[in-house]
Amino acid sequence: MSKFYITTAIDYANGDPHLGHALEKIGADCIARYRRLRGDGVHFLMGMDEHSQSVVQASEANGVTPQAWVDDMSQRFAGFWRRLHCSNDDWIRTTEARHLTATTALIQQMQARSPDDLFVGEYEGLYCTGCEEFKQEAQIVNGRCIEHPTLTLVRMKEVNHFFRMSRYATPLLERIRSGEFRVEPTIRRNEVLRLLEDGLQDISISRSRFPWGIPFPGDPDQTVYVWVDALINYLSATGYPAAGYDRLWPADLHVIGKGITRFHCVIWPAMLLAAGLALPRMVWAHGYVQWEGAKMSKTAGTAVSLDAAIERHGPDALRYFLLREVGFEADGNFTWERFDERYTADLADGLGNLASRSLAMLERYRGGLVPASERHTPLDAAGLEAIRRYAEAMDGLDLRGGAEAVWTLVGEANLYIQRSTPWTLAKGGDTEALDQVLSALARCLYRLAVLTSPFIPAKAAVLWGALGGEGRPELAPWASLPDPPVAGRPTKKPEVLFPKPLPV
RNA sequence: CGCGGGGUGGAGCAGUCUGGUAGCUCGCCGGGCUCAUAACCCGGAGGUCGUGGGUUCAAAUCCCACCCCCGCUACCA
Repeated sequence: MSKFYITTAIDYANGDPHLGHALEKIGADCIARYRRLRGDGVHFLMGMDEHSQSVVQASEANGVTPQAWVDDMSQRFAGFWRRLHCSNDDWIRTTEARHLTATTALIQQMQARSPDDLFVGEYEGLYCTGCEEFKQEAQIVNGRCIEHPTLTLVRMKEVNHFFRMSRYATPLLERIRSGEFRVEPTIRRNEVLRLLEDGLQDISISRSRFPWGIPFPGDPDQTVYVWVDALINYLSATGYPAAGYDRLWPADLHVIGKGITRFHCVIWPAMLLAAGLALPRMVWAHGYVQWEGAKMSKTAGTAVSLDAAIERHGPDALRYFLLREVGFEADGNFTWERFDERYTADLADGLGNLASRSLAMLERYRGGLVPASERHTPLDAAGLEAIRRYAEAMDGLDLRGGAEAVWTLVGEANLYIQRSTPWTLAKGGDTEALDQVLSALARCLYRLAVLTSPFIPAKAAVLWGALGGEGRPELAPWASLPDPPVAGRPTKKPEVLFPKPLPV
C-alpha cells in the first residue's frame, strides 16, 4: 500500500465559499476516493487560511474579533464540504498552534541551511493609509487608491526580511524538466517554465504593522508574509518539525487553482529547497468555473450561490456536473440549463433509469435474487473495457475522462437490455438466457456502483445497497471488478436515485 | 514583436502532433420497444471546421499574414 498525501488550497476566510472553491474540493475528493479504491494509504488535507489582512477587515466590519471571525468561517466552510461529501482526513487552520510551530521551524531551518538566502532589505512602494497597505499598479487609478480615491498615496519604505529566491530559478527548472517536480496540466507547466526561464526576483517574506499573523522568527516586530505562512500549512499538517513528519511528507499532490500556480510552483518549492526539504511530487492547477462564459464576480452579481447549486439536485448531482461538464483542467461553464440537462440525461435517464429497470426485472423475474450465470456476455466485455479506460483516465487525473468511461458503460448497458429483450425471454420461458442477461446486469451495476463512488459517493452507496452489497462500494476490492461476486445476493428496488421532474 | 490558451452544425466539446469520407453529448424531427424515473433503442435534418493566401493529388489538420475572445504579466494571498 503506497502513501498518497493530497491537499487542496486553503481558503481565505472572508466570505462563503462559491462554486469555484467547490470544484477544487470535489475534484481533490474524487481523486482521494479513487486512490483509496486502488488501495493507496490516502491522507487528504483541507483547511483555512486565516491570517490575511482581509480577515481583519471583515472581522472589524462585522464587529467581532479576528479569532471569532475565523472560527465562524471555519465552521461555515467545513459545513459546506461535509454537505458535498468531502472525505478529508484532516482540517488545518493557520491560526492553530501546530501551524505556528511549523512555520517558525521552517523559517529557522531555511536560515540554518541557507544563511545567505534570508536577508534584511527595504521594500519601497506607494502606501494607502486608508487600506494600511502597499498598492500595486493595478490597484491605482489616476494615482489614487481605488478604494480610497480621496486620499493621497504615500511613498513609503519598509524594512522587511527577504528571501533570495533569485538563485532557485535554475534548480527549479531542472526539477520540473526532469519530472522530479511535476506541474500539471501541460499548459500550466509551460507557463511556469517560461516564468523560470526569465529569471526570478528576490521576494520579501515579512510585513510590519500587521499584528494579525505569525511573528517572524527572531524579529517579533514583523509578521510572516501571509502567502509564506499559507503555503507552509501543507507541512504543518504532517507534524513537522516533529520526528515522523516524513511519514506523510513530501505531498504527492497539491490541488490548486490556476491563479495561484506561481506560489505553489515557484515560491513554495524554492522555500523547501532552501530548507533542504523534499519537494511535493506534483502540483495540479485546475481551471475556473465560469458563469455563462464569464468569470464569476460577486460585485457583478454573477456568483452562483453554492447553497442553491447543492439544493438544485442534491450534492451528488453537483459533484457529477462540476467534474463531468465543467472539468478539472481547463475553464468550464456553469449554467442552470446545462446542469438540468446533464442531470436529466446522465443521472436520471441514464444511470438512475438503468438501475431502476434492471432492479425491477431482477425483482419481477427472479424474486429479487441475482441468478448465477457465466460472465462472458457482451456487457461484461464492455465492462472490462470501461474499467480499463476509467483507470487509465483517473490515473492521469483526467476526471472527466473517467466519468465518460463510466457513462459509456451506462449506455452499453441500456443497449444490451434493448438487444437481449429480457421481457421476451421471460414470456417465452427461456430461463437460461434470462439468467444470463439478469446476472450480467447485476455485475454491471456492481461495477457502476464502485466506479461512480468517487464522483457520486452517496448515490453509489444507495445503488450498492440495492444490489445487496455490505458496507460501502468504495470498500470493494478493486480486484473484484472483473468478476463481481453478486450471484445469490438479494436485491431490492431502491427509492428513485435521481428523481424527476425537476424542482422549480 | 511580453507569455500562453482558444475560435469546428442551435449549445458544449473531440479531432489538429502522425494531412486522405467531419465525430461526440444535449437539443430538434421521424420510427421501434414496453423491463424502466413519458425512461430506453434505431434512423434523419443541420457545419464553406474565425478570415485571406500558400504547400500538396488531397488540409479542420502543415506554412505565412490578419481578425476576434480569454487568462497571466511577479510580494493585490
